Amino acid sequence: MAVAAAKSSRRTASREERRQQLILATIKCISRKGIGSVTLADVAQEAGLSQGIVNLHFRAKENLLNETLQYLAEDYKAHFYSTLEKAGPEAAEKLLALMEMDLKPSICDRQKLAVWFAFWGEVKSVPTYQKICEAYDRGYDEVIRGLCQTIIDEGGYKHVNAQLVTDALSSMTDGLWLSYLVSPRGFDREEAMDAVYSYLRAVFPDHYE
Amino acid sequence: MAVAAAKSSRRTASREERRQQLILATIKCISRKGIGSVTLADVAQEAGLSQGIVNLHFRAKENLLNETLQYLAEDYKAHFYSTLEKAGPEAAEKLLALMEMDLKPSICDRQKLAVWFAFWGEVKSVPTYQKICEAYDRGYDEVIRGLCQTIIDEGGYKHVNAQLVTDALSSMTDGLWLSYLVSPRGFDREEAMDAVYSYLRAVFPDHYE
Amino acid sequence: MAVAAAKSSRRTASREERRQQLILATIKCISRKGIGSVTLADVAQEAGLSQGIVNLHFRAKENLLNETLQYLAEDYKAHFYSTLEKAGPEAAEKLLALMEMDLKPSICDRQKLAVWFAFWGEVKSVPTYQKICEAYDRGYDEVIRGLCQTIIDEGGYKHVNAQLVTDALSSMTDGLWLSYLVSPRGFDREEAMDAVYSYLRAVFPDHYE
Amino acid sequence: MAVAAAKSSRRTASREERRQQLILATIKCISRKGIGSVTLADVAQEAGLSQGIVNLHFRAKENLLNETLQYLAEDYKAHFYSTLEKAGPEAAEKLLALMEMDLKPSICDRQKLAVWFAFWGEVKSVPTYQKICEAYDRGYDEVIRGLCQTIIDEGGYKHVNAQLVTDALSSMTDGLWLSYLVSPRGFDREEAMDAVYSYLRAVFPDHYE
DNA sequence: AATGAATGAGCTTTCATTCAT
DNA sequence: TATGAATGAAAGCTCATTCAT
Repeated sequence: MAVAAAKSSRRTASREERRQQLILATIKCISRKGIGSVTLADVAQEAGLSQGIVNLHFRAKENLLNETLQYLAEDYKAHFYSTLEKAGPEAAEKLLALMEMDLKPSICDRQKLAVWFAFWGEVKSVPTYQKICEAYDRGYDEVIRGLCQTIIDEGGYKHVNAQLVTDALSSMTDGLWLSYLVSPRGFDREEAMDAVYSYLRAVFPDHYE
Repeated sequence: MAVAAAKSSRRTASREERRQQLILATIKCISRKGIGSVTLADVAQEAGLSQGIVNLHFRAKENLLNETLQYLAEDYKAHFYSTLEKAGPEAAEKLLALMEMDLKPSICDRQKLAVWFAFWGEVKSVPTYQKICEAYDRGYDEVIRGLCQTIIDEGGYKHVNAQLVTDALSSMTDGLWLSYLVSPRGFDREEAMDAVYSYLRAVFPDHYE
Repeated sequence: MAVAAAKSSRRTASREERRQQLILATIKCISRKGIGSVTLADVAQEAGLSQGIVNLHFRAKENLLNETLQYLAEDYKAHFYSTLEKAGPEAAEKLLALMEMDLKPSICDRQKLAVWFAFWGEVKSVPTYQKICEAYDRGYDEVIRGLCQTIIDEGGYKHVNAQLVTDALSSMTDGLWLSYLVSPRGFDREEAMDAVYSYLRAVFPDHYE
Repeated sequence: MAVAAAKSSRRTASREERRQQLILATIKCISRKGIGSVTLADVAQEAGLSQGIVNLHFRAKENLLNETLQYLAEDYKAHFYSTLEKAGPEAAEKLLALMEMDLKPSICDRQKLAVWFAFWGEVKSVPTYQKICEAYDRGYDEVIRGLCQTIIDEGGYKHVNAQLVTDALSSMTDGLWLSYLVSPRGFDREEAMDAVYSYLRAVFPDHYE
């Protein structure tokens, strides 16, 4: 019965499910072989489906890759806003939660990071990738700047510039991801978080004692 | 004999020049077309030479790419140590100079960055790239941690951890590079430097007033 | 029983209708995309039906194409014999009517011609097409030769050879079709008919004054 | 030595020779398999060369086909004007020579005809083919009309229209080609020529007694 | 050392056909 | 009877690599 159900579900999989299944397979494959070396055959095999399946659902490899990046971006976005909501009411708490999120295994996972960097590696030569990345980035920047501004206003940090802190924090997590990617052995999640924390404490001493 | 020697040395020199010429062409091509799309024909054309030239000098594409990454790394290293030497005697000055270097046009150049990110994008799937990147990174880390430690010791920043500041600073420049790559319009070299500076000031207030 | 019979007959009728619907769609598609480029998906879409429909009704693409050629041939045959019957009793009248028919819009229609030529273009490499074309051609040849012979006998054109006139007339319409296909702008139905008429007049001066 | 020479010539074949070699192979393949079924592998094999050779010399299959049609057209043109020149000085002689040429084995060869019809079969769906065919046709039309006009003027055929005779003659050879293609067994070169001749005699009785 | 024509493996893509529903 | 998702063979094309010159 279970087999029959599995079979049935495999055959009846809705268009959207198939697409997601293929996107997930693509992520695995990019992380394993690199974005320049993944073939549609790799993706199909990873998904346990046939050669022609990707072109059936995405019409071209290009679309599969675009949608894979889109998917990653949406996935990050979902984590971001979920974290923002769940975190306790203070701006300082929210900001810290977001920074912590960036370094938690669900986001700071070497497979996912490899895929992000694979796309970033093509940002200059593939305008679509740039557009997608840029669009999302802008959103986070605003949110974080807003939180920083609130902390500054509330805490009376007159000489702190919200934009600069935002730049520093955002770039710091990106850079920590790179160091994890390049030196996974040398990377220590706690240490990374401490680096961020030490910065927050230095800038907003009253809020991150 | 003298003639033979001259000839021989000229040949050797020429050989090295050709290799560098091809590596420079490769950098241009990667930046323009992406690492997954560059062909040896692209590189040969960019260098104004013939089809078979790369295989003649590098035996295989793989070697050309490895040596291109090597070249980038050496180039950065040269800038790094030259900056270190030229900067005024104090550790704080040297540290600042290194941070500034990372954001100067000679390093923080969108073409070069595109190539760096292209290689980083394959770090997980191409072990050679990882090894090359990791080896160099370790060196800079030590130097920067050394400078930070000196500042801490000299300035009596008892509660500052040199490793964490190093992590924060290193990752910050990497992240700022990414933001330049992704949003060249939104990037402001001054602002980026200010972000780094604001961090230094927060951590080492007496040294970066 | 009556219901079952009705149902059954309706089903049979429906089956035949579907096949014709698909054949008509095929003709449109061949004329638009060329016989080498039509896909079963094109045909199905043109017919407003689903992907698998052609294989359901024709078992294979090959059969659809064969039956499409068959259909064209039958269509021409129907026009031919209908024209033959309707034309006034004299052989000369009948012959003229047949020649005129070949140049009337119902036959000399660029869409239909494109399909005819598409099949003729494959006659040498697809034996089935040759057989179908050859079989029909023979029939018309006989009819026309018969009409010519009658005119010759009745008119005392002792030196005229019926077979040669038949060859000339038959080939002339085929050639005029080609010129319409290749140069639709330069083609003039009246002029084409005049060319045929001028020949008839030259050969049978007493019958086509 | 002969082998070495052959080898050498095979390897040194100029660009133009290779292209022609491939075009000739294409003609053979189209005639054998049909234009919709020829693959680049077929052509390469027929030429005794490797898979990638066509794309190396023509960049795309489309170009190979266009140039093949071009080649056929040039070949016909060469025969046409050579025949025109060689034929005796009178217009009537020239006209007859051109008609005979169309039915001689060098032109009216089933392999070549199959290829011509293959292209004509795609004329409506491939604009390039139409343009090439149309351009050449116009030229022949003018020449033949000129000859007819000369005959008319010289012979005092006051009631004969040069354009109509041109239309009739041109279309007749096209049509005869088709009948050869479709019914090679039933085709008789002499009979075909007689059909044309009977027409010329009927229209210009004093010139083709 | 340098060229560039040639190769052929491997890729993306297309599409006739199958099959569960 | 009809659907349309899925298959997989076969096609066109790309490109690293080879090699005679």
